[in-house]
Amino acid sequence: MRASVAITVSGLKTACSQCNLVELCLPFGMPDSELSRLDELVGARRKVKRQQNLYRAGDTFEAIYAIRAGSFKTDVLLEDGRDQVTGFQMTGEILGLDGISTETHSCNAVALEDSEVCVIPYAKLEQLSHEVEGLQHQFHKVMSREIVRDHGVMMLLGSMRAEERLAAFLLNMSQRFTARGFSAAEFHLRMTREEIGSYLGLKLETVSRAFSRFQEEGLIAVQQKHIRLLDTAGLRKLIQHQTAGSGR
Amino acid sequence: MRASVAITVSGLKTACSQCNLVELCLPFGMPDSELSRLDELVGARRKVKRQQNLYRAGDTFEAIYAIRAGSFKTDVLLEDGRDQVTGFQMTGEILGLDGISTETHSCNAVALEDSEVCVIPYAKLEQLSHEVEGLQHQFHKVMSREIVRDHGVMMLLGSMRAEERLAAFLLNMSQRFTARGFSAAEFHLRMTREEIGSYLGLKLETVSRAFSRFQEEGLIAVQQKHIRLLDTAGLRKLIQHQTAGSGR
DNA sequence: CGTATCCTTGATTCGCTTCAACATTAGTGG
DNA sequence: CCACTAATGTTGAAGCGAATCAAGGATACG
Repeated sequence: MRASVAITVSGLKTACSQCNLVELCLPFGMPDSELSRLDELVGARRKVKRQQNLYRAGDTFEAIYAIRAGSFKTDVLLEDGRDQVTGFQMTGEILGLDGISTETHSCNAVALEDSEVCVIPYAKLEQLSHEVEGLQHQFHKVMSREIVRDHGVMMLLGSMRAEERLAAFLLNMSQRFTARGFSAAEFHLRMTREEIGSYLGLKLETVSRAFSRFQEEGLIAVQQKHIRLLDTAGLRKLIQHQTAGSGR
Repeated sequence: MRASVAITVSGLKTACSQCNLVELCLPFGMPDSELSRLDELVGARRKVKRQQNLYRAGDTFEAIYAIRAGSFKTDVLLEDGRDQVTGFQMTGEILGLDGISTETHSCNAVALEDSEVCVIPYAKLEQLSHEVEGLQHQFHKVMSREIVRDHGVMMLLGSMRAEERLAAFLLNMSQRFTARGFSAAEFHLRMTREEIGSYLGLKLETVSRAFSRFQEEGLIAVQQKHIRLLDTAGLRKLIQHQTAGSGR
């Protein structure tokens, strides 16, 4: 480490215009001419160690966060202790949108590995949206994408069986790794079986069994958290016709 | 009916500033001085008959819609024919936010009864957001609220049992009816058992059985779609401690 | 190198689905 | 207005998929 935590957190000046995540992140699709103006947007970067919270449910909402490095999970808690992972987030994705509605975060964001985020003060975002052409629209798109994504998860939770859910999950991860320039067929999951299960509405044993079954069937190769997709077409087929031919 | 359909659809001039739904809808919380400017926002009203689509998945996105009267459901379809209801919407709620992300709607919006919506052209909303103080923030809140709501449904689908889901659904409906000035304890559901089931990730038989069980236990009185909540505290308790005391 | 965490696998139980029959309501046309 | 029909809702019995309970094994971490 080259500097103390205090300095690292607040000191680094950041620049969207020079960030290699521009293709994935909030500025996506904005003309270069406008890009430099976005550099004002990011107040600071913040490092979050593995297992640490970026924010917690109940925290006052002040900023949204763009993941610069690493990955996160978000989860919601019920009074009785049950909790549910609502999403896994990767580089370039935006965290904290849930907080706008009540000025208070409604879920927890936890780093799955040592990570770094760009802090985007919401007030500054609102202000700059008035000045920079296209920023507002881009932000709306990000929020809308989140809504669409959530609908997909609802679909998954509401009408898919265990193995279909896991297949959909793996294909989704693969696609997101691909978009980040990593291999589509081989990747490392940062979350535990229990977290995957929580996200998919399954128990960890069920996730583990499904992994084993996929391996037996030659669809994937599993070695703990390291996954190799051997037959993506097979996985895709698995999702599509659960009750094929039933006509129901 | 006082006019032909064609005239009714396109002719009526609308005014947020005079709408009694202002407390629930997009303009909520905006000062009166700004309210009149929102009147520009609504291009026209559109009537949608029961069972008709307001929009379909795949339609080009052009506008969002505020429900002026009636109610809707939104659902997504999988290629293999399976579908899932992702939400039920009431007066004052906004439809169509899913379309911003790809310029194409990703779900279907269907009227559960003869309904009417205010058409808010998205381009006009973006433009006016630059001019009218607070509108942008208000719109962000609406989108954020949708995200938080979706997380709640994910929680429900991922970690609640059948009766808990239905109890949560009934309490949610009650709360929303209350917010609209209707009775909290007695209301008429506009959707079928199958639609409720789809929303809750259950089969219609399971929904029906849960209704019957609630009635046996004196929690509610059911007469087809007419529901009376007799013991809301009991319903609430049902949600909270499913596996209470298990310590797991 | 020891310990906590995470993962796998088996046996059993339980809740929801499926299949089926029937009841009720709503909608339609004679 | 009533008869007919389709849509919707209820209830029962049987089957199945995932949860639960339980034990052992692999891996990461200090």
